[in-house]
Amino acid sequence: MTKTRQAPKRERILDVAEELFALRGYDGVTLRQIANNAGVDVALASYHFGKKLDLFNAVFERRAAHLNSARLDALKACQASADAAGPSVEQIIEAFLRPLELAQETGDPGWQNYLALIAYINNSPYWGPRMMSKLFDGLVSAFIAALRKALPGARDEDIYWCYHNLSGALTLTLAQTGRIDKLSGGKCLSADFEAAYDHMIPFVAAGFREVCGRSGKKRA
Amino acid sequence: MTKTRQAPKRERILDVAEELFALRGYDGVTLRQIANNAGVDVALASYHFGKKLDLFNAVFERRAAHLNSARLDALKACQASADAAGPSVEQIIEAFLRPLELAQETGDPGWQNYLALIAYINNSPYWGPRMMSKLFDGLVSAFIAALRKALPGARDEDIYWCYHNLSGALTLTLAQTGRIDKLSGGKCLSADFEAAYDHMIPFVAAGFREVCGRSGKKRA
DNA sequence: GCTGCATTTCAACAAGCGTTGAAAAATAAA
DNA sequence: TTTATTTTTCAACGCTTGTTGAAATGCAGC
Repeated sequence: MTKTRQAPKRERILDVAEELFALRGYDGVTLRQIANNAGVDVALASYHFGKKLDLFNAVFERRAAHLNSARLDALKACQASADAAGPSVEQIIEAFLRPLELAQETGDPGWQNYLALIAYINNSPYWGPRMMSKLFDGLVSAFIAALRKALPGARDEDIYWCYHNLSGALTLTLAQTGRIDKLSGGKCLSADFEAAYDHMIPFVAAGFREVCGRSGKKRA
Repeated sequence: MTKTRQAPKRERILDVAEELFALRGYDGVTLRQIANNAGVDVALASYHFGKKLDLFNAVFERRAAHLNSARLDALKACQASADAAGPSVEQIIEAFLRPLELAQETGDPGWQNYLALIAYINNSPYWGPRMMSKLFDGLVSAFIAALRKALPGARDEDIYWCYHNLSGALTLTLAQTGRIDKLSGGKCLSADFEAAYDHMIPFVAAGFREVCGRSGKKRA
């Protein structure tokens, strides 16, 4: 049996939903807005995805596996090229962040919307507990374990609070609110992810070392 | 003419709106939900505040002045007790954060909801540009200026990116998503603001110094 | 041509939305 | 008490929402 032709309309619905949900949130977008922007009928979203909440979940699932494996691969790569002591804090954070920058720069604007959408749910007291664990708990645990090894003697509690700070800084960057553009008078642009990560990596690494003890010394 | 008695129902509407908007966002809450939880009729919200968006704004304006002056006072206090070089990075960040902790611990649970609501709009690509500047730009500028003095020679661009990281870490804390509770297996609690700020202050200060140059040396 | 199946649209539904004008109740002034 | 004003409720409006069943369309194999 030949694979049924995957209609582009289905993907267009996902693309538009991704974009609008990222901008206005789940409740701020109607199925008709999505259908109109995608140039299809309202009922088509229901036909392909079921309920509105199912469409919301489908948007997440489309890119989740790809993103998680890219970040895990980056972690494994820096672990493979490290000595017995394992990679440094900088290297681990770099592996955590750079795949996001690459995804945002593929030319596919969907990735930017997708990551902004993740920022939306991660910062939401309602959606966070419902979606983030399912999507990212495995990934985060792997990075926490690597950080624990890079910061010998650090208390677990401190590592988790530092990760929380990292997660917050990242989340606001992904949200792309454009606020830093205005605050800085144009010196910083929220669309300039390379600059954002270039500043975030040393910032966060220094924070980890300060809070989790200086034992994890800086290395090249 | 004597001041007309301020009915408690008006305040109850604001309290409930604050709580529900913080949890579900502007579009995730209906005026009827607010009215029901406040034990009043739907039309009463319109009578007191006008449109739904006006109620949303009224929630913000109720506590904005109080919060901003508390944080500005904290900045002035640490500047007054500093030498000619001005307060240290830690002292400035402490002044930026501790008033929030105090507000959250007044026993009035409204403050927690209010700050979670600010986290919601600050992380929103839609609401952020519409509301944050109006509420906080003056305050942020004062703190940026103080940080610039505490970090002589630092590039403005670096200071703004570091502030962006601080703002993100703070925002995720205010959002109270409870995710760190689960991730850490209960070792960290998102309701424990003292622990959050105790970890955030040295974390962020170290990040500022790393990125903005070591010239701003640590002081007691 | 026709047949079967996936895709897409059409049309409509019941429910809920924000909002409003007028009635009712509570409060203050006289 | 009577009057005037503010506060609160009642009842309804026009509109939009998510969802669904049936009809139409497109496309494969025969």
